[in-house]
Amino acid sequence: MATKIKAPYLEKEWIETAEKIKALAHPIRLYVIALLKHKKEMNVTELQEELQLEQAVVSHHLSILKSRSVLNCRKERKNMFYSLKSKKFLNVLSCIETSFE
Amino acid sequence: MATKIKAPYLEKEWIETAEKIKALAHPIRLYVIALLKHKKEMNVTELQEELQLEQAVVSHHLSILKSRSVLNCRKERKNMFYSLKSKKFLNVLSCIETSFE
DNA sequence: TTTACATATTGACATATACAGATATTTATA
DNA sequence: TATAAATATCTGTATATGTCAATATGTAAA
Repeated sequence: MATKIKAPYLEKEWIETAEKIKALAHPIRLYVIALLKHKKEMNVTELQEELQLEQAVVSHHLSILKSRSVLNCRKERKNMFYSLKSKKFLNVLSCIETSFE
Repeated sequence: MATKIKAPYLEKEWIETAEKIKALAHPIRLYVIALLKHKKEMNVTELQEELQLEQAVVSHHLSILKSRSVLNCRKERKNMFYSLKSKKFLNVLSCIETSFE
């Protein structure tokens, strides 16, 4: 996913920040974040039903969100429960919205 | 750039928000935004020198930022001057950073 | 231990995006 | 008008990303 740029001087800072932003740059992932605003945690099946998407698609996006430190997860019996790592991500969304007004 | 998803119910809201976020999801574009924090406006050549990238690449990213309403531009003689449409975009960047801490 | 359930992973394919080179456009100046 | 400078656009190609289908893994229950 990392962007390759022919600009060695380009500060790592921006490359890393861009990677973080990319984690949020997908409607399904945004929707997941929004769902987790109301329910503290949800398992894959619950999310799948809410999103009406194939299990593999949901799982794929959850793994991206988890690997980018947006979500936490814990396993309970057969289920994997996902939750927001920080409520600050909700701020990001509203911050984005107001910036583009 | 728009994402096609097989989920008609998926609210437009998230698709549009994702598009906005994608506008920011590139290190070069972030760097441009950061540069424009300090200098109110810069022309393409100035940005090109600062970024040390090919003119076409810079121009390409500027056009994306402009089309997504992140930047304004005004033409003065031969030069096209770009500036931040809103200082709020700087908040977005810091907001992202603190969210991922 | 077999079966069903919940989730993750893999691989093929399609699409989106980025980049580089060439060319076009616009404007100023000789 | 011819030329140079500044910027934009186009085109081919490489890479990244998303989707889907199939399969694998892990866990619980019969």
